[in-house]
Amino acid sequence: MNDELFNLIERLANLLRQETRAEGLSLGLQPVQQEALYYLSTCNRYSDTTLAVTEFLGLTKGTVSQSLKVLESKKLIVREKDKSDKRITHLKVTEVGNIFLAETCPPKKFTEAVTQLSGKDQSNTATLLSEILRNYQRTAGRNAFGVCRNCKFNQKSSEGIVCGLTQEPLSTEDTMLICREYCT
Amino acid sequence: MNDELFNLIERLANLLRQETRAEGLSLGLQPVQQEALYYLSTCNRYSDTTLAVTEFLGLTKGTVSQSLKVLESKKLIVREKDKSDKRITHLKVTEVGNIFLAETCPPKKFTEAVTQLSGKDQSNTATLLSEILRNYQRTAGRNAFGVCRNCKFNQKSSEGIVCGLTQEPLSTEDTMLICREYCT
DNA sequence: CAAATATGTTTTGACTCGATACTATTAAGC
DNA sequence: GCTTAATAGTATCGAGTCAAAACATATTTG
Repeated sequence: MNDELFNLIERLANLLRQETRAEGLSLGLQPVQQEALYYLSTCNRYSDTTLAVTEFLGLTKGTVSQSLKVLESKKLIVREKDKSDKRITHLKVTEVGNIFLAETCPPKKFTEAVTQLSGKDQSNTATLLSEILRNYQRTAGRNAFGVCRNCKFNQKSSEGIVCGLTQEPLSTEDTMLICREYCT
Repeated sequence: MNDELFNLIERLANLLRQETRAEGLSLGLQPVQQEALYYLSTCNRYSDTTLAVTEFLGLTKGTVSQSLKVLESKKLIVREKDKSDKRITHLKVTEVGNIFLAETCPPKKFTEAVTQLSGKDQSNTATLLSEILRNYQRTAGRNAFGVCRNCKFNQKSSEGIVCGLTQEPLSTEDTMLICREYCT
């Protein structure tokens, strides 16, 4: 059974990679670069740095730095220096980047394949895979990278929503993004 | 929902790739080489060729040829010329190769993460992912690569099991392996 | 038997990746 | 405060991936 699940995930990932490669051809984007771009479009302001991308993709920071340089040179992201900590640069997806993502991510044929399942089956699959991912990340000693809204540090008070880690106020849109500090 | 499933599969695959990379370090094996080796250990005699691996991994045959050369140089596979068609070489996993696979594939932490789910949840996940994979392969115009036993060409008669495509007799062990000609 | 097709290898160039070394900034220890 | 350690990030290098194209054999088709 482990073998079967392992096999299925690997094969789906291979197909996704193949389609991603084809879709990125127009801009000369490699699969890993598209993954980084996609991540940056879904994460919050605590998680849009080189190191967060590194952690998310499970690569080394030198490697990721290179991929980000390519994304920047193609005007798909821009760098913004952090106000309070001069070591940190935030990576923001540009309009061009978002347009590209909307057209290619997730890949069309994948979406088509998934929508052939019933809505219930789709959400069941997501729930089950989430649990495996969560277990796996815990076992491997990695950050969970979950949606802010579901984090244990997310505090709702009468004055609005606050992050318990940074004590900063959060907007409703903020809480729908992925955070690297996510904790259950 | 598509986005979520896409995300989950990518992230699981990234973690798997990372662990695979670590496990292959002892032999100096790259993730893609381990994938090829694993595939060869699970496929039948119609599907143990360079082209079948190519199709399975979704790469080009030149690329795959390189990876197989490495596996051969490390004595993990051996080449056997086909008797009837001299263009074809069959790739057999050696004893050493099988020992390596038993220790590393699927990766330990992944197995650990999966076994935290109930048996029923595990088999449900497998069923759902199989369906997505099958849909995806059809949409992308790829071979399904299923287990021989479940293939529509698999014919059970009084004299034993026969492959309807090649008209060759199959053993019970044969029918449990993966075939590139699999068809539902 | 010639032309087309199929299996597989080799080569080339662009790119990935980990490792290492490096810079700059911030935090910690005394 | 001042030194040391830790953190965020970049640059370089060598091994390896990958697609594309050219090539060599062997088989099938007409």
